[in-house]
Amino acid sequence: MANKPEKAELRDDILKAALRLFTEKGYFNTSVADINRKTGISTGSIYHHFHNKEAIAKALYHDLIDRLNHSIEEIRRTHKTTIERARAIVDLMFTLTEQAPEVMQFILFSRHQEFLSDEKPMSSAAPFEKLCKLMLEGMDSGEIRHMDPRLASACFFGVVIRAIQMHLEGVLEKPLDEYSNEVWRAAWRTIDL
Amino acid sequence: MANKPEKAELRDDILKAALRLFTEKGYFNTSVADINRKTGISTGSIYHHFHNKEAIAKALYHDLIDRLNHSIEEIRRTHKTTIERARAIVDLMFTLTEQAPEVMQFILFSRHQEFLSDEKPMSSAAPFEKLCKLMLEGMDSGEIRHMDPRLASACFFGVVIRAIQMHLEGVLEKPLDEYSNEVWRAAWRTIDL
DNA sequence: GTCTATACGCCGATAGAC
DNA sequence: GTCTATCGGCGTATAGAC
Repeated sequence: MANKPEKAELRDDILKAALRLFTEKGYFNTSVADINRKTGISTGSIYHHFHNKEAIAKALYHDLIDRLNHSIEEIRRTHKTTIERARAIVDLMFTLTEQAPEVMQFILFSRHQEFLSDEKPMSSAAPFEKLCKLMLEGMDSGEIRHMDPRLASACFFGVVIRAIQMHLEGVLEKPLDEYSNEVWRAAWRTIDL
Repeated sequence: MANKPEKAELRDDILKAALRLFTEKGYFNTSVADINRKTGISTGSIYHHFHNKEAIAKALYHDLIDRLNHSIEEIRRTHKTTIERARAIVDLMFTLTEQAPEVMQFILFSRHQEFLSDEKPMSSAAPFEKLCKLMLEGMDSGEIRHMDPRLASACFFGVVIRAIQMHLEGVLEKPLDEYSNEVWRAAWRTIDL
């Protein structure tokens, strides 16, 4: 059995450490020396795997966006009604927040445009486009209220994302699942008929 | 008539320029030299008015938070029911976003904790505490659903803030007022009985 | 591919004349 | 109080041995 994963081991270690540092201290407060200290990988080696510091953040960003994208795709495939899909996406986001808070932190709350040159705002990234489409379909099938799909998306996910943010900031102290039902209910109401 | 405002003219110029630069490029992409270029005020003079670069951001942050705080106070004073207050706050935020987008950008969407040492997360800052209190009162008076007041706040303002964010990012292209009614409606539904 | 050592520019901050 | 000139250090990035 081939041992494929070994190949890019260092690269992954770098990305993993960078993610933690970027979310803990922020991109600009994290030096390549920090990544070196955290991983034990020398700066020279780090720069062998990535052209520069920005490239690390870029790789991270696109990897995580892609993963999120696929998850949404999968939900779309396995759920047929808008209400089921929406509920599944909320569950996904909550679960991800519990299991990998740095991932959500980085995707949702870091200001990518400040350190990634020529990157579009998150709200026009692929996963968000997909979410808008789901909203549009829900309107066409008469499941949700008719409105600008991007506004619908803003309303629905505004609730969810803000709850996640306040949880990560320590303001909503209980485990996230305990808020799940109420958040879901509130979010759905924003787009319900 | 004394000409009081003249006294702190430079200080204000510095703050105004810093606000624009911080929101346009981000705190870390803004050097004191940038502020110098934008204002014509020398670095020496800038450092005469502020101990360091962080102090500029700090002053800015507290000034703007205070202003927001007073506006909310005023709304609380002049409106008696929760629904009126909530509506007035949405209007305030939308108006502010149109008239001074940098202010909202800086208050709502910059990551203060990355450049202000020992600063609490925004969600526990004074204005947000006030908003939670309003929610609590609304529950006591039976105007809105009973739930954790911070969760209520997250739901209601999640909708509003996300709409503002998407507008500032250029995704919701029309003037903000045109979304006002729908956003209000969606936000209120999250906490309505 | 990984390391150590180092170059070098930028930026925050200060000194000191006016 | 405002300016010009300058310093010190940090952090990105490279050179080059292994």
